[in-house]
Amino acid sequence: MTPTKQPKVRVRFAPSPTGYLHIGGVRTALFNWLFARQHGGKFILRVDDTDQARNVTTALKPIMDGFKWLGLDWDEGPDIGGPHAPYFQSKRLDIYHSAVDKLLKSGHAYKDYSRADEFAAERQAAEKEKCQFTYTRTWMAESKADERRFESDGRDYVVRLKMPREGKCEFHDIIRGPMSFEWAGEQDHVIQRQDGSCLYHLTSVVDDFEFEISHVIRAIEHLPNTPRQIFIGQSLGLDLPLFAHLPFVAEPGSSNKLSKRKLDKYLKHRDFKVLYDHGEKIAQQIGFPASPETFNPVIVDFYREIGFLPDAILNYLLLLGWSLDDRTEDFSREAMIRDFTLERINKSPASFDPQKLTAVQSRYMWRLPMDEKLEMVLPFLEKAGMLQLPVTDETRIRVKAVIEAANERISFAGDILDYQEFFQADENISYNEKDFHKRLVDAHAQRELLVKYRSALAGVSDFSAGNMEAYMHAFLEQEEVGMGMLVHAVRVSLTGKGVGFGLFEIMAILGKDSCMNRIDRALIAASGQP
RNA sequence: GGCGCGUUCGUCUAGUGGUCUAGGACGCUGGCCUCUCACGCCGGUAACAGGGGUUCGACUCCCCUACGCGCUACCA
Repeated sequence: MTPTKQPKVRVRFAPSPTGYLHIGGVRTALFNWLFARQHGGKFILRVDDTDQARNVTTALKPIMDGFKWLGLDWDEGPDIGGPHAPYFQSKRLDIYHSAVDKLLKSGHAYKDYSRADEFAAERQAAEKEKCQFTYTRTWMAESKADERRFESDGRDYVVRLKMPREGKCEFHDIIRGPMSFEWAGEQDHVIQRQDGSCLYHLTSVVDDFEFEISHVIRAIEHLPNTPRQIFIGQSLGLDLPLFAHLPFVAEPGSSNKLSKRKLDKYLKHRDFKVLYDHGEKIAQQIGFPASPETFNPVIVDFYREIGFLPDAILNYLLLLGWSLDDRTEDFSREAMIRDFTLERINKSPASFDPQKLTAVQSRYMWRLPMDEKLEMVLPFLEKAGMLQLPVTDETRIRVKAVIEAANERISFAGDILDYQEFFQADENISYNEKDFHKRLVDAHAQRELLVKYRSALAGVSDFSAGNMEAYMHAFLEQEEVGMGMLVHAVRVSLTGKGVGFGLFEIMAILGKDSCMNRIDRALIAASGQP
């Protein structure tokens, strides 16, 4: 069986409403979305909520918000509807029931009146003998009479598939090539529960047909499910979609599937912890509750909260299991839509690498135009309470100057909070204890030089970076000392820190008054120390 | 247990029988630049899971083994 050219591409992503958007799910959705966009097809969002129980609306919102933020837009779905609405499986019960009836009538399914313990006993017996379990179909009702007999016995039924027990199921997987499974290895799967509700395999096949899905692009764990779904489809006389099974996204440094539940374990992985800590630091400063339930690098919200760029995440995820060639790494949205192919998706699992994600994000951030950077960064300063609202042109200019000076030091928008000293009053600057001692308290000669420099500075009015640099060089030349004697003491005085961007840019941004105030204050604080 | 899928540097990958003494990227690392940090530049480190075939020749094809993962639910 070879894939035929489909005139219209319709793909779907079918999340169950779990309350969060998993990064692995995003990749699956991305591949679907790219495929649809490339072929001018439709990307459909369908909510797989057949096991319901929870509040679907609440649990769905973070997922849709996540996709919206990432810019993965859908053409049909729960909120916007479409020609095949509703897009909630829980609201399509009638359709599933008529499919079940059809299967029952055609003899591809049967009512099974076994009690749970009876069925389980058979299975356990098979397991004990270490052989493949095949249901005896002892409680299969083959006629109305059987049904009445079982029911008078007080039994209730589930509907099971009457799977073939010989021959093979063969199909083509776009990524993996020809597939072949023995029908005998399949179970008589339940498609309708005792309470009348239907199960995934049935609903999925029925909806894929109803929605006219042309390509099912989904995670590899569904590959072994495919034969039973093909059986359902064929029994119903439906046109089958083409299949493409994606490798899963693995944990950093392991081949286990990435899971939200194991945050504690991941935090023991160095690279993962570095990312988490970085994010947590930002979250704390903006007062975002950093609980692993809502704030965790496996969940998309994490990245949004700390100031990632959606395009960077998509670019990284694209490369997780797919490549164009041996060197192209940069893909704009347009480029990925143009170049993506299912055929070049890898077969083996790819593990999630926080360091590489960070590297991609940094690159995207650095080359972002200033105005966009400004808009990204402002909310962080606001949330951290560093700005007076409304934001004036004057503060915008200052923020821009800080962004410009910090340059590649800002990888996530939230990193702007590393430069709070530019948005604080002079008397509120706190000193990094170690640097303060090293550069001021314990450095007597340097401190004396700073006093001199401070007095000299009082006579200077041009505090532009260029002039500050020229002036300091002239001063040092006169004093006949090297730059190292002064620069560090000035930096710690002005920012409280031993590291940061260029000193002369710092001085220019702060301006004369602040510089003088801060040096005075540092000098007093340092001399008061033992 | 059965069935299925997978296995190239630490990680993401290129590679479809000779161009592979295996290429790129992230990481790590030596040096340069330098007021610190970062950036940048130059260099380095490091891989075809193992064993059998097929072939003049195998990372590439076949088989076996090992390992990993998945399915085998009235989960999706």
